[in-house]
Amino acid sequence: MAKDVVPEEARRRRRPTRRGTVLSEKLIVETALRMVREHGSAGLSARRLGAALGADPSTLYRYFEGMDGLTLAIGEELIGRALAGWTPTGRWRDDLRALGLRIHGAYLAHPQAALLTASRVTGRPREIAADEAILGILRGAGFGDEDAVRIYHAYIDQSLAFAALDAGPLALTAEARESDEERWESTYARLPADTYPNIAATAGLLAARMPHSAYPVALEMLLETAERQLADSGA
Amino acid sequence: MAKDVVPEEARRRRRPTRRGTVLSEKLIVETALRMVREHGSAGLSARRLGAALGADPSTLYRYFEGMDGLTLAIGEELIGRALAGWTPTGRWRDDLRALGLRIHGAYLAHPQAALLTASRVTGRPREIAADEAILGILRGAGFGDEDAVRIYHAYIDQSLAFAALDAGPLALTAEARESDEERWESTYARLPADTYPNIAATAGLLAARMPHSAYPVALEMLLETAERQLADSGA
DNA sequence: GAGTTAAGGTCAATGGTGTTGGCATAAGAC
DNA sequence: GTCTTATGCCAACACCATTGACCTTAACTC
Repeated sequence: MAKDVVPEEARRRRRPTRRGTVLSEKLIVETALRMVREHGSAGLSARRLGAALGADPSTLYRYFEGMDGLTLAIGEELIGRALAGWTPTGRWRDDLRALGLRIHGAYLAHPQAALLTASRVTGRPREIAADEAILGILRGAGFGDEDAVRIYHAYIDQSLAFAALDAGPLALTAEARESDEERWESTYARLPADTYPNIAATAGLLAARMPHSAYPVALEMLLETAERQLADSGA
Repeated sequence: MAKDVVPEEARRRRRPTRRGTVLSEKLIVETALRMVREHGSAGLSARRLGAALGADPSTLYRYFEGMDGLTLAIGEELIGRALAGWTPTGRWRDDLRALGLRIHGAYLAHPQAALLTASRVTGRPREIAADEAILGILRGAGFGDEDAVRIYHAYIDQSLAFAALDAGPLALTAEARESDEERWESTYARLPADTYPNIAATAGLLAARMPHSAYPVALEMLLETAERQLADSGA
């Protein structure tokens, strides 16, 4: 490795690029996030990011260990955004619903980063804070430790799993995504009723529902069962 | 588009490649699956797949519309493997549980492929067969069309979402996976009880549960709510 | 202020990728 | 045996991430 990445806080010399911009880790991450949002996942490349920053692509390697390191830095930013400004109400079911939708939404806002980071355990402060909060909500609601952990595990993994799943289409090129969505209309809606009676009978409902995320429904079903179990154990 | 993809069933001339192998859609997909398993998802490229088949990379475009088409074919193959040999019992909850675990398991058997295909809609026969079967189970159980579609959507997406999430660590290099697990132990298990009371209080339970998939628990919670809703609507 | 150091830019090159147009040849129809 | 054309191959294009060598100049020292 010819080039070493210097930690952001240790940087001293801020030398402007040829085109005059002064780089920083923050600026690069924000620019990358903007590019991904505006041009899709295919729109993010070292070359394009360099061009957007007015810098040579190789300059990025002074800040991150390859594109993978950059993506992880973006993911770290996502966790922070999911939790930023959230305050609990004290009603556990409402709090878990709101928190779940926040996490899901924050990841979906930047799909390609979601895909890469959803299944990683970062162990970083903000991830820990989220886990502590969720466990606190459940234990505060009256769940025993064993139930709290079981439900916590299903809850957090389901949130991240749906985030990654729903991010998948958004991370595709616009072309591939549209052809996927179109398939519900073009293929499923035209299946013969004699061989596919169940799909044929529900074709309209399927076409209306499938392009949207199932996360809210699945989340509600999980919370419903949890509440039922809490009531049963309390009775 | 200079080259047109010929449907598999319309192929007449089976001309061997320079190295003597006779290509087919089936052979290509199976080879791709094997490559992905052995070398990771990054190890799959048109050139390498061509080399493994003893064929020029461009030949693949006679069989699939680009690498994206090949990815869809791989996804179709996974679904097919999940369904192969499955027979319903007539008890809807048991059937949905068994089917879900089958799908989850089939994807996890090829983690890298799961990551590539979990969020794709292929519209191919075996995917359609799976959807028809699930809708049939729900409607046969007595769910109204609207409920059946709603639950079907949550059920299938939950299964695929957990498959992709759980595949994530398996798809990493052994090195990276171990470092993730180690970080979990070293970080979470040692958090101070005064600042992280909930994590500290449940550290042992967390350590026991987190390394395993939450899918069975989440699946059961979904089925539980579904059964409750069926009972309520019937009453 | 002058001198020194090295951070942090740039440039050029390497080897990878998907994809396509043109071409050749052999499989299968007659 | 002849013809057609499906299906293989080749060469090329435009992109990609990454790296080693080089150069400029900001910032520190005296």
